[in-house]
Amino acid sequence: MDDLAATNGTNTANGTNGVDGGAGSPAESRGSRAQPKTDKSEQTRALILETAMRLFQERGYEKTTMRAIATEAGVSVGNAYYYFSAKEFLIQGFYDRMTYEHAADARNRMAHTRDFSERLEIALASWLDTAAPYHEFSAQFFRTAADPNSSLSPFSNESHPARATAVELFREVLQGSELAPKLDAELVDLLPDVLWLYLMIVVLYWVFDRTPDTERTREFVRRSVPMAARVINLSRYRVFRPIVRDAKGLIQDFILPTIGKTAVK
Amino acid sequence: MDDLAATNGTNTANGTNGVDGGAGSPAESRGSRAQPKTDKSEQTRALILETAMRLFQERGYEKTTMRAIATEAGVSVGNAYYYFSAKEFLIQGFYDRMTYEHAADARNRMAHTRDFSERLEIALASWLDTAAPYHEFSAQFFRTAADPNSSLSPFSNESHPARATAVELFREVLQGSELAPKLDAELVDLLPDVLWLYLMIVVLYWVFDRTPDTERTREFVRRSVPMAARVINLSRYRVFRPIVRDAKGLIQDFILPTIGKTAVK
DNA sequence: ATTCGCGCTTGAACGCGTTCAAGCGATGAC
DNA sequence: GTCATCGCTTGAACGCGTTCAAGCGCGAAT
Repeated sequence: MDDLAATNGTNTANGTNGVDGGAGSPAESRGSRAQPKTDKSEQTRALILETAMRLFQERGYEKTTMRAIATEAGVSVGNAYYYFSAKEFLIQGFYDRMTYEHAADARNRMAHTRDFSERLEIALASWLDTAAPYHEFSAQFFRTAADPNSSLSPFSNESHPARATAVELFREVLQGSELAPKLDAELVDLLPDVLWLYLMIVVLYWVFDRTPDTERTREFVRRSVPMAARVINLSRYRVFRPIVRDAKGLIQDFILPTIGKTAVK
Repeated sequence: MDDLAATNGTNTANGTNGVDGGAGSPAESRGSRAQPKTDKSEQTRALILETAMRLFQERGYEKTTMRAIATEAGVSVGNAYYYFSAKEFLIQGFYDRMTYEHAADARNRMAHTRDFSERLEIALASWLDTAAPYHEFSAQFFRTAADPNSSLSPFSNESHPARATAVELFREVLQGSELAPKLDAELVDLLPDVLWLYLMIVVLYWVFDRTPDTERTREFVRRSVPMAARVINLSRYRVFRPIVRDAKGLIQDFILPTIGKTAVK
């Protein structure tokens, strides 16, 4: 039912496919067709997506009409809707592509250091760089992403693969640092999700940021990361054990379930 | 009912008068006409807004068409657009009304206690109660609110009056508690805005909450408020002076400017 | 009394996202 | 060869938000 793998596969010949499974949880899957049955089908789908993404970047989301996409791709409007059940699902292409590019770029750039604070800042700055070309119409993107009913919401089930990729990156941010071994194991397990939430906040800030080159957001990251790192570091001291315990409970009971991790463990 | 005209009158700040055709001023001004010139005008405006809000609640936002609003109100579609330049601006009525009702209800309910944690929890719970009738279509509301370009965004200039009201409420939450005198004066000055942001996070959680009566959000408030209170309380100890100083700087430099308070002080 | 100006009002028309009944073409069965 | 099946394709049509040129009505000016 789900097409995330397919969507991912269309861009950048990567290998993250194979997640289709078919065991659909929600009866109503949104977004597009199920399994493609032919090669031609997949080609058409990719053509439409590529065309849409190009036009989005050229003209912006709202000014790009479905008719224009269809015409430019040389297909009919109805055909576009055969593959993407709504215009907004064409955005998923950006979402997936960005997630992938970000993870790759961040891994690359933080490889040289084991300092947690530095690694975290690199991971966030890398996102800003990766997303920069899309800042122009990020507003529209964000708008639909903010809809809890939309599968484009970063919290939705449909976004799970991309979210998992991002969380995994932050796990590496932490695990690759000299801080990780010094921390409570349980905390190390929880932190990646919290750091992902941190990224979501940065994204929120970025979307609203009107300064040139989103310089304000970059500065926000530079200033807030060391503080975050220091707070995390403080958790090592015995005095904070009670408050850390409460914080962990809060995360486990109210944050993780929201982003698709069952509270039961 | 009567507060509607009042709430809309609140924005009669200044220069954005003159018909929208005025100068090519920065972007779109407000969502509606400037100064009403006649009594009848104001009546028609109120009628349309009331009708819209009633239909929104009866059928939901998307299922309520502008034509239906106009018909039900006994005016033409064009007339509705004369007063509200887009459908989304009709939502502002909710926004304003809720802000007002929330502040009143919260003040009332927290009057009996001076315990900071309790007062804060009441303020947040009060919001959940006030907003409960609108949870159904809050998704749509939130969607447009998330658009940085929209004047409906809680961070926008146009939302300043409502935001100021809310921040003022949180100032009272703090000032009316026994905690306030014990805190650094500068912190007392900053905290109301941070608490408002806290409310925004709760709202975010609430929008995505699908549990009956948004019980999960309520539990989230019950659990997180004591922690927040404890963290704030910790700021009193000398050991944390450096980190508190950094936090204050972060707030002043990156949070306040975002919500319309000039960084210059 | 007549005219003028201007707020207010109208509803047809436009553009866009989306739907759907109908058609096409390759593949396989007989 | 004929026919049915089914994945893929079509484009006219629908509903909705929004726009706009045109009109209406009422007080002020003449």
